[in-house]
Amino acid sequence: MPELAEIETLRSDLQAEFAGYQIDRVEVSGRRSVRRHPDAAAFTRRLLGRQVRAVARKGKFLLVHLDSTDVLVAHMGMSGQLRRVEAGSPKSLHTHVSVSFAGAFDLHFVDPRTFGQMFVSNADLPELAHLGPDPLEIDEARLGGLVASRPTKLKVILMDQSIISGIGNMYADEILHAAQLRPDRPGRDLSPADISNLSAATHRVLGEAVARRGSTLADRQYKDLYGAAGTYQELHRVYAREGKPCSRCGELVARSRSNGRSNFYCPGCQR
DNA sequence: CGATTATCCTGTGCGC
DNA sequence: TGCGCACAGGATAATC
Repeated sequence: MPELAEIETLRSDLQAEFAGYQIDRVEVSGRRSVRRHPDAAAFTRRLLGRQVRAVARKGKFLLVHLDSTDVLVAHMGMSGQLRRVEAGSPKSLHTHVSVSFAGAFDLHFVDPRTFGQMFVSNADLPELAHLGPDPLEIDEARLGGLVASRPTKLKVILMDQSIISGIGNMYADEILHAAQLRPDRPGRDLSPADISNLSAATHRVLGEAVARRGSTLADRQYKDLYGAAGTYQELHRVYAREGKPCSRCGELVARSRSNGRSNFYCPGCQR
């Protein structure tokens, strides 16, 4: 699933491919992918003729800053993919938005399950105001402040985008394993040493995942701008590894369920 | 407040 | 071989 590492990979490639180029054509199929707007025309109108200044990221949201005061915002949801394709390429199945750049490639937004979306907002981005800080941009003390006061389970805290933004189910499980902390540990039970481990694990796991251009699972739902897979899944220790031996202690990886989500963890070395 | 559940959606993979 | 269904989970709303 596209989480922080996958979105960051898209961000850097989008920046390299499209910064400085002007949007000269926008095609929207259906309304659902641009559902924040009253209709597709309201979305398209604010993009046509605009030049891309820079591409940023906030949590799992991509922010394409334009030469107006507007920002094109994209969220991949569960199954969204962005693809750089040759100009004028036909839209494959589930391609909901196509953006053409003058004298350059087209950008296709493909999203079978339609949980993703695109919209244009102003520079203040009120739609994203609820998001917490990026986990890569906060230090141990700041993370401790966000976690240590809460009675909530660690897994829930890590995945709550209003507390920290960018971590989903997959990286939450990997981070907690790296920190040797159980997903159901209440945040306020953590010792200073636990907080230290959690902070280090967060930076290590997400940093390495970005370096490896994200995780592409068996379902192939994530591919990068060029259709290539990431490789961080090769380093997964627990996610989708139920019943396999833990790489740290040899105990079998367990799976529990809460909030309608799977939790993969090692009962042997996560406390 | 926190915890839990339902909703949206389609492709996949399992059991029978 | 084919059918039906559970599952995958990001964000949000509703309910307890």
